[in-house]
Amino acid sequence: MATSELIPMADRERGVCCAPVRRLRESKVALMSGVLKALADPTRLEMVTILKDAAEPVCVCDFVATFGLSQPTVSHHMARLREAGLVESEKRGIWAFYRLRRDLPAVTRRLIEALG
Amino acid sequence: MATSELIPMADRERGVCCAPVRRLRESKVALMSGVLKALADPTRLEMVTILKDAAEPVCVCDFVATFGLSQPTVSHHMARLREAGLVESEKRGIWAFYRLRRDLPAVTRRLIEALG
DNA sequence: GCTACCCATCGACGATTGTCAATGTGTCTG
DNA sequence: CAGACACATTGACAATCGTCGATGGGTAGC
Repeated sequence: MATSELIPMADRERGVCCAPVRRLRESKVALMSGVLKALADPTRLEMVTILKDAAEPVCVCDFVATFGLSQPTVSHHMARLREAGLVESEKRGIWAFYRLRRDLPAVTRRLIEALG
Repeated sequence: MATSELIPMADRERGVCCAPVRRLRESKVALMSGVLKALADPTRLEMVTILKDAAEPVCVCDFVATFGLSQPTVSHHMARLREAGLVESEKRGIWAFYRLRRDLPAVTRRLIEALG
């Protein structure tokens, strides 16, 4: 349903613009673009889909082996996912395991589900 | 369903990593991260949600009025959305109208629907 | 203790991004 | 024709990003 009150195109006059209504709260836009930014990198996108389908938390060392990236780079990506509120980490002995957060906001969960 | 064959965490040995299976085709990752990059900017995200709900194509001049950005900046954003395959433009006289493409891939459409 | 391993952080680098002013192209009106 | 308007493109700028090497802090095994 269109809430923007658009002037029919034929009636337009020069110099007269009709601004569409912005329906999203600013806070929601900020949240979603943060999540989208986190998912926009190909490596992180694939990391998230792996975490989404994983039965168990995934070790950082496994991501390093999978993507052929340096360990600091993988660590950096995980930090960005954590800052975006997408993942949480758990430390077991030497290793750090990551999983998707289980208290994801509904919008975020829908987005991740839509990834495939 | 987990396709990554994870060694149970207790059985891990030092220096032995087990790479999770990458299930996404490279081409699909590229497509999706392209779309996500286009949606990751707050302004473009709001533009897309406006277009999603609009009954009629939206004029560039209206976006300029709505967001308070310079006209070149809005034009730049529309170009990025077009390059990502999200929108198509139609020129009527002086004005340029944009709408969501109607032949969006299923994944892309799901993503946009998930935005809210 | 010492060594090996895993991970996070820091510093640096080139690449990309979002924004604007200036300019160019095209369209309408007078 | 000349002028005004809408839009795209270009060039420039600071800011952010993805990546790596180097470093430091933990943890396990010898």
